[in-house]
Amino acid sequence: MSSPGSGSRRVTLADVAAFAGVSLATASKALNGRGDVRDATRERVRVAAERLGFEFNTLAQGLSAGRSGTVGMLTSDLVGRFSLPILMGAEDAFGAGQLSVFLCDARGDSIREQHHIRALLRRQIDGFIVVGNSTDPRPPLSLDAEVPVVYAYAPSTSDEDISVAVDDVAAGRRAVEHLVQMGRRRIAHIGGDSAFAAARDRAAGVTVGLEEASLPLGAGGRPHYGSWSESWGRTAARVVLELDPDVDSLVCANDQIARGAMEVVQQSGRGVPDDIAVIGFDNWEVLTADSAPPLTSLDLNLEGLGQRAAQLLVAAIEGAPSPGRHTVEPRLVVRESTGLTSHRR
Amino acid sequence: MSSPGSGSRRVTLADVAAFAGVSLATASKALNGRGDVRDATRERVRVAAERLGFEFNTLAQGLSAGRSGTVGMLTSDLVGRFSLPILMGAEDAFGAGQLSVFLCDARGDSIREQHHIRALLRRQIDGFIVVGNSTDPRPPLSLDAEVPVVYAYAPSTSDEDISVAVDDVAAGRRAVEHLVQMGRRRIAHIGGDSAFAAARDRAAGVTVGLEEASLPLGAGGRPHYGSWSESWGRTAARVVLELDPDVDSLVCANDQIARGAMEVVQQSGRGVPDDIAVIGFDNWEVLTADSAPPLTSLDLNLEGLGQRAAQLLVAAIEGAPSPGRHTVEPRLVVRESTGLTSHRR
DNA sequence: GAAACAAGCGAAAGCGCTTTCGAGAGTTTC
DNA sequence: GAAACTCTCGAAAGCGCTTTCGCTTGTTTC
Repeated sequence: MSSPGSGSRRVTLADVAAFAGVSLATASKALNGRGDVRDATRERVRVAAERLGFEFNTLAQGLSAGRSGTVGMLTSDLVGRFSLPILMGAEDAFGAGQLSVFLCDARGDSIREQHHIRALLRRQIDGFIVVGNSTDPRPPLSLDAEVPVVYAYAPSTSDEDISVAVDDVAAGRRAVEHLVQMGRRRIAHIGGDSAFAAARDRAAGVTVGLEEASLPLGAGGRPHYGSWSESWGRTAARVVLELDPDVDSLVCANDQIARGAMEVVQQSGRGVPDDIAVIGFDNWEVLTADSAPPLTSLDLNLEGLGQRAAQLLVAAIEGAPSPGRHTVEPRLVVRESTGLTSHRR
Repeated sequence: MSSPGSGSRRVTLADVAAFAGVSLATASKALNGRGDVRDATRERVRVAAERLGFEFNTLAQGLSAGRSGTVGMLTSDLVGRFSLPILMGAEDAFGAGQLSVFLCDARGDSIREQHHIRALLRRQIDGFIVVGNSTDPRPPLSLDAEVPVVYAYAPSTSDEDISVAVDDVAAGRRAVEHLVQMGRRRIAHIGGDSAFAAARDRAAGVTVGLEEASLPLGAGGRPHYGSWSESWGRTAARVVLELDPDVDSLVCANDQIARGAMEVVQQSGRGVPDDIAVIGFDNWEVLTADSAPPLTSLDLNLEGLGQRAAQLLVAAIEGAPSPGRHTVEPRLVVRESTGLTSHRR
């Protein structure tokens, strides 16, 4: 199927050089746009390469250059929620495929993690992106080698490391802001598992938002922490409605909780959003896009996080690291669950 | 942080050889367990390697061996549903990290796909796993190079290729079998988008199951095709209940549809599973595990698919390809939505 | 004790590419 | 017309590892 010489081994630079009637060195320089090569010669080499269907062998280039042009992405993403968006963001940032990504799933097992790390180091990867599975800071990787690492989603506990995190506080604040804008005044917060920073941060953001609007927090004046599940959303919604029957909106710490809460609100005879607006976090499409009504949610911008992580990693690889914790801005995705009351049928 | 000589360049096999007082060749053979090396010598080299913290440079090994020990996984998994389980399965099968996986997301864009393919080929990958985003057969990759390819999830349209697919028919059949076992007799089927093979296959399986039990298909005797969404589940459930108020179970073509259907069933005053049992497909935990009630679902066994794909790819790489379409067995995951009526409170 | 073997080891030639450095050839300068 | 440059290009030395093949030893065999 390939060009002349098909059926045999791959075309090497030496073949191209021979075909173009130049030396290996010149061929290399010509194709890489480096060194002094007369334009005519360069062109001749280019044509030869084209004609023979030549492609560089990245392995060989890597060996010689001392860098492989690959990075390792280490995840523990059991639910498949974070890694792919982040990977996609990273791919974007790595651009025209200069860098390829080894994706490894450690499944929350540190033995497996170590194992993958060593395998990747043997592969001479130029850097690591470590994707945590919660926003809680994690201890840094212990590497013997000098390879730049960027921590994504879960920041490193050390400030000397490079981390990119979501901004849960901003997201919480933004959720309230939106509800207030939509005319809601009696806002309650159903939190996630308070053992997680995400739950506390989102609640903190809600508090900030309410303070800015000079509003009290509904349903007892405190967040109702529980777990990250739909069933907690149901339970908590019952509690909240009991505690504060006039509540007009619920900020739920994730989409699952929001789904559960919405269900109970509706079962109680109240309309969403007519009587109560509901907002979630994560913008997990499968939960938000097609519920009845579709759920407004704060997208924590994982793709953006992936891009940022990739940029920071590239910078670090090139010797210009930016240590510290970076964040990406959440995006509000408005759907009907927080629609204007007046707009509802 | 590393062993002696820290702060400088990486330890090479030459260092180990020198330290152990043997030649490069011997060191290589010793550490690789190849060739004739006296036990004592082998041990001495081993100790030297350990002492110096030596790790092989896989790039160099690959260059010399002509294979890189990497495979490319090409996906278009926009929702993050397939790729990760498959990747995990593949990692398992690739075992002790002999093979590492480049994961690339083409985002359904064939330009990007081509781009990734070329980048991966330049990286000398030993094989491809192509993960489709539907179960519909897809045209084979057009490669110039002789690299084995395994098509996962979406099989190749060509029988000469190696494909691994889920078994939607078996799953449909199994769903009915389960319902029948639970004493259900009046079974309706809410299908997905009939433009997809998955929808048709699952429906076909349902038909087979019903035939085996000598039962008719409820709600008009035909599957109700629509789309893969929750909202279709709601719409269809209304239709089905209208058409056949005495239906005692719904086989829904995926978990989203099942969620939507369950919602409507409950709103109609019927209990799940007391009055109507509901079963979904895909076993997408976030939808099934924590709904009210939790949803029984057919897990199509994507991890198993990934494993199988990896095994087939390894076999093909080693020169023993098994062309044709292989399948993995679905697994029934029973939850409360199909519980025994008598067991329900 | 010589002949015939076997076992253990190393020199050297790759794998495919990059890069340094010097040699020719062609220009410019005075 | 020689000196001093400037361009182009190529020989060769790596990058780190594998593998072939032959040379030393040491061991058997009769």
